[in-house]
Amino acid sequence: MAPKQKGNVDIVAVAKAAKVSPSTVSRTFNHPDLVSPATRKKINRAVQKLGYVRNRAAQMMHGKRSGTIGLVVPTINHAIFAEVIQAFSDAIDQAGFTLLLASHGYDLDREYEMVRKLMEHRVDGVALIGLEHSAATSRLIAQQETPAMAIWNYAEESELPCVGADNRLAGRMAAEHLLELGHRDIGLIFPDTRGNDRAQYRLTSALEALRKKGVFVPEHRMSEAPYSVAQAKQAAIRLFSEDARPTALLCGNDVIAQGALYGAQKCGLRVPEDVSIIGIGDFKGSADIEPGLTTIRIPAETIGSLAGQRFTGYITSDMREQFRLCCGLERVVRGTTSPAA
Amino acid sequence: MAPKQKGNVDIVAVAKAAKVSPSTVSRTFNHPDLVSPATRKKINRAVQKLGYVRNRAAQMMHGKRSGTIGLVVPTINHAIFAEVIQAFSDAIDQAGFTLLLASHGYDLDREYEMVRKLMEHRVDGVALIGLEHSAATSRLIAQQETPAMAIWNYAEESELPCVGADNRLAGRMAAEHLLELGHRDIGLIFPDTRGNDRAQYRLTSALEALRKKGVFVPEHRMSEAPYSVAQAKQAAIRLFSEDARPTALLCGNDVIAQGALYGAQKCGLRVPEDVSIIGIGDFKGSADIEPGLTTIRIPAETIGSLAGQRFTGYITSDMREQFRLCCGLERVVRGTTSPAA
DNA sequence: AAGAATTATGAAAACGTTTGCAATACTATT
DNA sequence: AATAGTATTGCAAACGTTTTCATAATTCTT
Repeated sequence: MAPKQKGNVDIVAVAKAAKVSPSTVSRTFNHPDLVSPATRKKINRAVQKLGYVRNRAAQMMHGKRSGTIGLVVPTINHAIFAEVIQAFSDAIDQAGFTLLLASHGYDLDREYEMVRKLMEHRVDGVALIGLEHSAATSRLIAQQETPAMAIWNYAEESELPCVGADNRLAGRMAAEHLLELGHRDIGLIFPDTRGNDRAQYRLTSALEALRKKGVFVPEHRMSEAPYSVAQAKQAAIRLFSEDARPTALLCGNDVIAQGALYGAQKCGLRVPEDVSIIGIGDFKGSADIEPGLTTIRIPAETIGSLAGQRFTGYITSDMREQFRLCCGLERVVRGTTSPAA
Repeated sequence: MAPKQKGNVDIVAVAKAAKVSPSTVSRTFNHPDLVSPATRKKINRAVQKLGYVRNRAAQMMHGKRSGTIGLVVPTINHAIFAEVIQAFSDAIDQAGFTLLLASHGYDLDREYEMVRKLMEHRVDGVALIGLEHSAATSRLIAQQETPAMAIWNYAEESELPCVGADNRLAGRMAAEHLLELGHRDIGLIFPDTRGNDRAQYRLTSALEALRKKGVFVPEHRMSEAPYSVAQAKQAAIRLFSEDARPTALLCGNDVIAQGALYGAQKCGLRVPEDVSIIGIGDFKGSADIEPGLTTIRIPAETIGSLAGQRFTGYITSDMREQFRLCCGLERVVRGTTSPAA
């Protein structure tokens, strides 16, 4: 059945089989209305028979778009980015694009390498996570005139078009929730903020909101944990084993909060009676933990979809107007916070 | 600073700037040893100055590899696939390849579309999750002679080269652990097995292992839940609210098991005293839940890395020998299982 | 110091498409 | 029936590279 071509079936093989010129075959794909129905049928039959698959690389050489969009993330293996990637992928797929994915492990120099790599493949656009990038990356993007956008973070003053949430606000909202409940002795667990503007923004704004209400967080109440339930659990246990433990924990993201919750359970503490815990993100699963995690919801899926739609729109339209979208946050109060004793 | 070329900087622009021929520029990249150090320096300076970025699509037209590998997964937003994707991506990146990623949402027809789409981009190879694919997909792969491989599942009789674990064994091991602990009344929660050979294999082999020991699972002890903590939690609650509840739950994967655990906690059941729960997978986080989840560990990261290494090796070597790798499983006994009362 | 061997470079063809232009074959108008 | 117009098709150049072959510039032999 399979007609096992020896060489590669290209457009001229199809043309030969259909007894027309290569130009006509090309036109059948790109401007079907310029080809008579009869010829089209002949050609389609030949395409079918030979199993021809279009070669986008060759098309690209004529100024056509490559039909690919690059996405560079810190890591794929991360509840929240996985969700964004999925939504973004679906959205651009909808518009006929294919995703080129690369990760850099929170290393901005590697981010540059990845962007470069993607540009060698002539992606039609490159999307990055966050607003903080190396000067080299920005220069490269500007120089190549490749459309670029930032996902996940929103900032009015952003250079790049962006779709995301206001992480400063997120930090503030989390802090304010705890303050409203009367907490004054608050512990913080955050990831390393270097090269991670999301965490950076959340942390400084949370601290600032607390300070504004006269709450100062001493050094020993602050702990650093990477994105890992296990390590957050350890960090929480350390915080809880101090002589006087904090009455509430503000965590940089939901994974950390989840770890903190397990840490509390491990220490025999009741949540929220003995200690309140709040996260940021509202990851899939945060709602289902027992007790349900109180958190500041960042709509990852919405962000990913919206980013994909806007970006493909931006790329395909000829008059490119910048866009900056801020997706709303939501305080989701579940079972891990309660008024301070 | 940025020399703002009006047109695109291509190899001939560089050649002009360095006052050499395009051929020499090309050679500087592909066969540096054939170019005198002095000329090379001149050229590199020009490249630097103009901000030239190689065009892989154009290279590809000369039979060169595209330097991309396609990966088609059911979904990205899934702890276990995210882990595999990350490891696979890192491994192929190491070998100089870039990842083209597509997802199909457990729809084998869409899988075909995605594979086709990737082939239009002339990926150097395409990796699929699982061994079950539509006839159209297999035909397409054979016809295009694109290297292909299967990830995640291992089977001796697999057509495609594969790197994965024996899911039948995983199901059996889970069942046997429960049997060894003396459980006879066992509930099952599994995802829909259509178009999902992993789940299919696990389920049938678990059932078979149970039957071999004279344990039959009645219809009302079997529940279906998609890949979602929330829905698994609901399914578990349904199972637990029967008149006589099972003494143990065997879950198709760790996410389901996690949901089941929360469900038990919600119902006021103590785990493992009142009910034992075992999962399959050992996802990140499974170790840290309280109590730690007993599970059959599938080494996702190892599978992803190994798959990436082997596949790139396979693609770049000229004498391509098939490979089939079976990654070992491990029973990880933590806190959610105990002997039957 | 002349010829041979080696090294470095350039010219041009090739890769698989798209597209502007020209040519041909129709159809409609008078 | 001749003309003008339109619909369809083909020819050939172009896209940005790589590579073969040929040529020019060195270096080595003797």
